[in-house]
Amino acid sequence: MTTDLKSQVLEASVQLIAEQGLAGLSMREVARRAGVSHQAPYHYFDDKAAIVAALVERGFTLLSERMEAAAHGSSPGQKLERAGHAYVTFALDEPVYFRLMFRPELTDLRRFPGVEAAGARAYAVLERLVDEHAPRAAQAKRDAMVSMHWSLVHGLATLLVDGPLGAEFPDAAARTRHVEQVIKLFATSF
Amino acid sequence: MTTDLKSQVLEASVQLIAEQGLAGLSMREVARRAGVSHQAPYHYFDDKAAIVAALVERGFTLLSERMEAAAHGSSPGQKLERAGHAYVTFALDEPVYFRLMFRPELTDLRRFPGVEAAGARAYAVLERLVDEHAPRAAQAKRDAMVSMHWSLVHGLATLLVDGPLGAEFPDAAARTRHVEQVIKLFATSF
DNA sequence: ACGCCGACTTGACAGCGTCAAGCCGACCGC
DNA sequence: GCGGTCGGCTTGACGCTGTCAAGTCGGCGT
Repeated sequence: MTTDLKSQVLEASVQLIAEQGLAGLSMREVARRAGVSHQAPYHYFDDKAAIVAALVERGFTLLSERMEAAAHGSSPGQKLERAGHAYVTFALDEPVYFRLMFRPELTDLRRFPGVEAAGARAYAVLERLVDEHAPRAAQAKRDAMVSMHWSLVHGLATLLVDGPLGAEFPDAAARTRHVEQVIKLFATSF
Repeated sequence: MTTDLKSQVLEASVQLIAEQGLAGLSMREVARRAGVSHQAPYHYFDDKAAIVAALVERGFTLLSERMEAAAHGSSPGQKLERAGHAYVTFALDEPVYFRLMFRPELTDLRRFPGVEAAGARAYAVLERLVDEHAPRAAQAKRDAMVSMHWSLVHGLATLLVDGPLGAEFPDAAARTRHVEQVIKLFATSF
């Protein structure tokens, strides 16, 4: 129960999105929930996009931490596999953050360099793990490998969180089982 | 230059999104561009979501057609690879449609069964190609293969259209080259 | 004691999606 | 030929939104 308004605003925003979806995020409703006037949040955030940007930055940081924490194991391949699994798990655990992170129409990354940097840090984790896994590959091939791994986990995550796969596996247990199968299938070939 | 308002509204919507992004889509602006009063579009569409739903349905149909058209080749593996390539190419060629298609907060699929059906048809194309490619696999494994292929192309497409990969490859030629490398790398292992 | 300044409030404005009602010309049955 | 219905559209209003502009007020430094 933090008392300072800035974090109250952020917390209320997350909760509002969780309840009503992205379209439900409203400056005025956030202010209402924080018990302040409709302009008070503007003291801490330039505009609505700035609130979203703060959440996106936090989301990328959380994602990096999760991937780092998961990236241990006996072989580079196993580390990569676990980091990928952590990527998808993060999306399922924190759908609000994940959704915001890849919706550039809400943030306009160029306005918020901190967000871009946080995204780059997450990307760097993946890149490092791929490099360790295939240290002798040519540059173009390594780029392709990074994109391939990232696409796989990102696609799986978005299809589950926002897309038809989420509707197909409404039950959380079946969902995680499916994720493990897909990742295993992929990992055994790379 | 169609004269009937319904298609004029849809066309204006697409153009508006192309110019100003998803947030720029406004009933009133669409009406203005069609040269009618702000309520005229409501004669053909229940609300804003219905316009989006019509575009999403069209998008899924276009995607199915593109995949079907691309899915020819000497082997089932090659057909699958080409359909996947067509998926990504569709996203790059028609970013407006593609973005709309996977943004469920705008449509609420349950309200629009036609959209859901069109999505299922696209899914069925992919499923069929995977089945032809691995006809003797167990059901669970086939599900995992479908998800894996779909995740790969979907992830690559969204990262290029909306995500950081798009920023990394601003030039269209480099982009398609990268797509081909990633898909080739993936296809040679499955 | 005074002025400043951070933290907030109050008020206003344009634009939005949408409900409600009205207008008008074309077609149909009589 | 004519009243009635109806599709296709307009006009007007409502509450909501994000945001600009200006004001209030308590504590702190000098």
